[in-house]
Amino acid sequence: MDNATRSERSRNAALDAALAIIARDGPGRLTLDAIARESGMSKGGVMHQFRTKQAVLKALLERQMTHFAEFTSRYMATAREVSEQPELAAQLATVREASIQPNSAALGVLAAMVEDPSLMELPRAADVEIIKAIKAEASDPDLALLRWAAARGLLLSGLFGMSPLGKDEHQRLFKRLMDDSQWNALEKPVRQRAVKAAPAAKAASPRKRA
Amino acid sequence: MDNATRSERSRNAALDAALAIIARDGPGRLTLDAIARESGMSKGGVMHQFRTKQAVLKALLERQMTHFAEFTSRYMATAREVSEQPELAAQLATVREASIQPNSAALGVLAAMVEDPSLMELPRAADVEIIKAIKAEASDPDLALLRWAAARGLLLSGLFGMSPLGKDEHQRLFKRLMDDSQWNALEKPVRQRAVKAAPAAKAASPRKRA
DNA sequence: TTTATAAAACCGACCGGACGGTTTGTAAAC
DNA sequence: GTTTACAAACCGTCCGGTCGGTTTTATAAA
Repeated sequence: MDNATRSERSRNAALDAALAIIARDGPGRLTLDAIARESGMSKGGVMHQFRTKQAVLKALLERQMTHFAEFTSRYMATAREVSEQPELAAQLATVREASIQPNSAALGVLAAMVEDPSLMELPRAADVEIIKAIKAEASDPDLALLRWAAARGLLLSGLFGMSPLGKDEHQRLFKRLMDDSQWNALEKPVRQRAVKAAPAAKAASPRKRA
Repeated sequence: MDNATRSERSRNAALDAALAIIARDGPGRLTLDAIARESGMSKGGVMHQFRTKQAVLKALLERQMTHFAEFTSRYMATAREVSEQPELAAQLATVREASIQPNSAALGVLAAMVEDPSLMELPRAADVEIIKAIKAEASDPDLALLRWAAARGLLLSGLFGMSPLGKDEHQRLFKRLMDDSQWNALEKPVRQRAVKAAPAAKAASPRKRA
């Protein structure tokens, strides 16, 4: 087998094992030996691919982030045509995806912050951009942020094993969150914004009061 | 000094130290030795008050929960008069309170799940009751849940050091979240509910499409 | 093709330190 | 004087990281 792909396979095996451990035993049980055991490789092998445990966490974090970033941009392509706020729509869809996946979703984030809170800078920097984009395209930025926050709340509550919501309820809530027409009723535009080309998609903002 | 209060003081000192450690160094750095060092007491003293580390986490979790539960019921007394949904209002206020406090807010929850995810049963059970109450009093239960989820999203994002929102923005979003009149516009009552006394606040549900 | 050499991937024993928990001792409260 | 609160030394284990060695792949001269 090719050398590069051999490394690639090993790295991914280690990261997959890490996710499995976190999901099954909690972030506190994630050790290098456990990764070696779970992935079937030796500890030396793991240490060859990642010089330190923090490097494992960082790689895990980055892999998850690019994975979801890809999902987002893939979704955004279609979202541009159905929603006036494609960035928000794509974000909501991504968060829903992350919250649906069996276990290995945003767990890497959890493990990262446990071991080294400074690693959180990466996802935070990404979030800054996302929020900027969401606010830029919204006629009511605060409402858009609240929808975004609600999605994150559902996701994180689930991650923590704290969600008292059933699967059906979860699904229904996300569906409503993502349905623009449910929210235009209370948009409170602060300023007039330039609309790209399409004047409106399904329902133009009814613009209550003033 | 009285024996009982001496214990009480020690226990609280240990728990305060634990919170400080988690907030400063992350949940992964919470050790019994660290608690002893931070609180100024000896390790033996800590172990006398809590027979095991899990007992520390559990006590921490319970203390935080009762603290917030008290805040909630205190707020609810006033909330009954200003909102048609006092349970939701009180919950939102409590979550805001938790997210505002300097550091040591719901961090105990974080540490607990790291060390022993099964401890999450306690807060989850509490959440079940809260959600039940919120749904029971709402004419549009799903919307109420989404507002609740948004508050939690803001809180947890902040806890994770992931919140890219400024303090002013944070405050503004919570204010809007808690303002009932901002949300009535899109209530979609599934069934008619008995209203206490006031027939409606500012805007009655306009009831979009059927 | 074969052979020689280097480089990369991998293995598993090992080390020092930290961590959870125990034990023994002491002083204050009852 | 018995129980309770605390102190401090101590113990076995686990964990992150190192290290010497082996196998596999890459390169290139013969």
